[in-house]
Amino acid sequence: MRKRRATIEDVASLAGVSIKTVSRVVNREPNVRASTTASVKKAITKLDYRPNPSARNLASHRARLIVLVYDDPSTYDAPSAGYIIKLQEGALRACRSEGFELLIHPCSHRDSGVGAELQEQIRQIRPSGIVVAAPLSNLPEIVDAVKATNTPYVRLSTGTGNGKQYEVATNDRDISAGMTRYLAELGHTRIAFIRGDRTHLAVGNRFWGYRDGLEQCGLPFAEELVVEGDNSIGSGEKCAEQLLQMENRPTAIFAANDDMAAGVVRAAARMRIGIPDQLSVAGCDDISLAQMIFPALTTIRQPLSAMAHAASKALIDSARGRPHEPGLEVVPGEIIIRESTGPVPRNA
Amino acid sequence: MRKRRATIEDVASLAGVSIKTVSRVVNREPNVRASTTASVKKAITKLDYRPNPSARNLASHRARLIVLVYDDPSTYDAPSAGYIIKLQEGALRACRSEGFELLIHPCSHRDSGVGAELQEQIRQIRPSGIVVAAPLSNLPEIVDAVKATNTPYVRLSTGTGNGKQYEVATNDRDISAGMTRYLAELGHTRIAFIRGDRTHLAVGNRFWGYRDGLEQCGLPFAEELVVEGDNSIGSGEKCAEQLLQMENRPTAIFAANDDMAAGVVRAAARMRIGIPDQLSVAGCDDISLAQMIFPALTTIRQPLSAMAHAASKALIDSARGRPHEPGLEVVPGEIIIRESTGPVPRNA
DNA sequence: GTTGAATTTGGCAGCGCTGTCAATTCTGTT
DNA sequence: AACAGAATTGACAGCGCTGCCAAATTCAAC
Repeated sequence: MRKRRATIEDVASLAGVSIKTVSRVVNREPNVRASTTASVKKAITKLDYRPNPSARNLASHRARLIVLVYDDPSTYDAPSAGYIIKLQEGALRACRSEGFELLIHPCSHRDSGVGAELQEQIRQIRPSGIVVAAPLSNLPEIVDAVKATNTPYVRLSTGTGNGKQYEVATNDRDISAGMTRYLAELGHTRIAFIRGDRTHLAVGNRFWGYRDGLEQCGLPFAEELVVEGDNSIGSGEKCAEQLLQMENRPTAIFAANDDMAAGVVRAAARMRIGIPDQLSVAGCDDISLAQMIFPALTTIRQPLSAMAHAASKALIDSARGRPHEPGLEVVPGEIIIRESTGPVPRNA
Repeated sequence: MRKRRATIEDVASLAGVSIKTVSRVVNREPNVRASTTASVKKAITKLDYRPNPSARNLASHRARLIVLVYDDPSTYDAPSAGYIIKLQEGALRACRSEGFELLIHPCSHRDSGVGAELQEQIRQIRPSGIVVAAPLSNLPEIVDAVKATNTPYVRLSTGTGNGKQYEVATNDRDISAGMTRYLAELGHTRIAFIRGDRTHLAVGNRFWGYRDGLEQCGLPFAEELVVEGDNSIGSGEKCAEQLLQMENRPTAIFAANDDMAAGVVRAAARMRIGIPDQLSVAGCDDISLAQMIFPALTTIRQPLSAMAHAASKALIDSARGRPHEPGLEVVPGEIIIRESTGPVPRNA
């Protein structure tokens, strides 16, 4: 019943060429006559031939694999699952279309010795490339371990593209400026900002974008309208209380991430401040919670899938001998307007 | 700098044995003298030898890979990310500890022809085994495609274990009965149930568990206390309204999933019915939202990670020639008591 | 036509390991 | 001590493919 899979030899003899020529066709190598290519392809189709990955890897000394390294969500209370799924989605899309496979590699950077372990495992797998997702992409221990394996890698959202290697990031700063302008266009002049964890680079960039945005609209920057959160819902709630108790309170609050924005929504509900009638709220990240709460959050969608796709594609191209130019590839984010923002209230 | 990786030959000559003996030690095959094993192991350590996976796969005609097939979350509005991450976590744990790799394989069962495509891709990969997660594990198109590849596979939560093959599931029915009993022990006698999508088998089992639980406590089953949802938050909200408008309304509502339970919480808030003072609410699944909403949901945690682990382990064992007994392996769920349940109100 | 270069094809040696089977060494028994 | 049988080890042929290099063919220009 289950007949033996066709091998390269079967194809070669059916097409009347040598196995080497079949190999050339399969690998799209140059210098094969078009007619030859055609007959080989016909034989491949006829026999339903699929190259054996192990044999290719063994002979070519590298596996057609991309490894995606990311912060292990199970080590903390995984609301980041959506983040990871999106990264996986993008990486998988790139891999599948190029005949590569994706190996996922969560790793908990809290453990000591993750670096060594990661290095060891990558050594064993020998992938064609490694995608390192934020926030791991900013941790020296992880990055050094990856570097030590001597495998091509691409870091995502390092926030510090030095231009010496290919990197992928989003335009956090620009798009945050864009969100600020959007709020200003709605008539808001007192736009508050809730900063996040300072060690998180991407989150830091958003603050600069906020300042840029104010400046672009000719709005003054006011120290009093900036408060410091820690990325959590709870901190968003606290920050919001502080801001909303001011006598001349802001009419819009822009939070450096969605969790904190959700906290703002909660605080406003408790204080009976209507959203968006009396207060506009914007977040960043477009986590799934953003559209589940009421009112649904206006936010910035990070192009995670597209970023992971770009990074994986670059690695695959590089494995094929067509490395991408060093430098920062910027994948733009997108402002998602939902229910939590609206025109400035009349009385303000 | 980067010296050639040690091969089995290097180990063999250092240990003074044949490569076959090294192979035996590495693969833990029987009939090797303890002293030989020891010296080979020493050589392996000394040389930091790692078997080349491609070479092993090529020679042994199968890859040390497990494929995890699940419903593609990107096709719908992915709140299921947490579900998938947990499955991945368990499968990964099993694979890593056994020297296998995990390949993830989301597939959108809505597309026509997924079956053929899946089959094709598995054929190419030639994994040692396939774990098929719910709800895909109940779709004939997917299951048939997997079966056609002639690769060992394990289905998760089919709800229909026929005992003819090894399967993994949780004790949905029992644990739902347990939740019902827990509510009864809190003094509730009017416990309502919100059913979910009827085509979802696991969700269906929970209704039977609810009935079992009532019976075990000597509580009557009342048709009027059972309403029909569709697994969504919105439907939970509607069902709750219906239940809470009854003259002799229930004091506890048990929903077949957390989304619907979250809907109940929302409806209760709107109707100014205090939770858990006036109403207890329980859900199923322990989605991340469950602990983010207020009050945090009492729910049933599905042992997703443990189930995926068990399934993967079974496949790995089977690849090693130690197949598990056919039959249903039940991994028990866990009742997580949070804030949304409490004693029956006095006046009720 | 002829020549030299460019293009296209083929031959074949591995890649590092496992499966098969045969050879060797070790048991316990008579 | 001799012998069957079990336990242990080794030899060697691939697994299916790619890399390297040589051979064959085609092409371009004279």
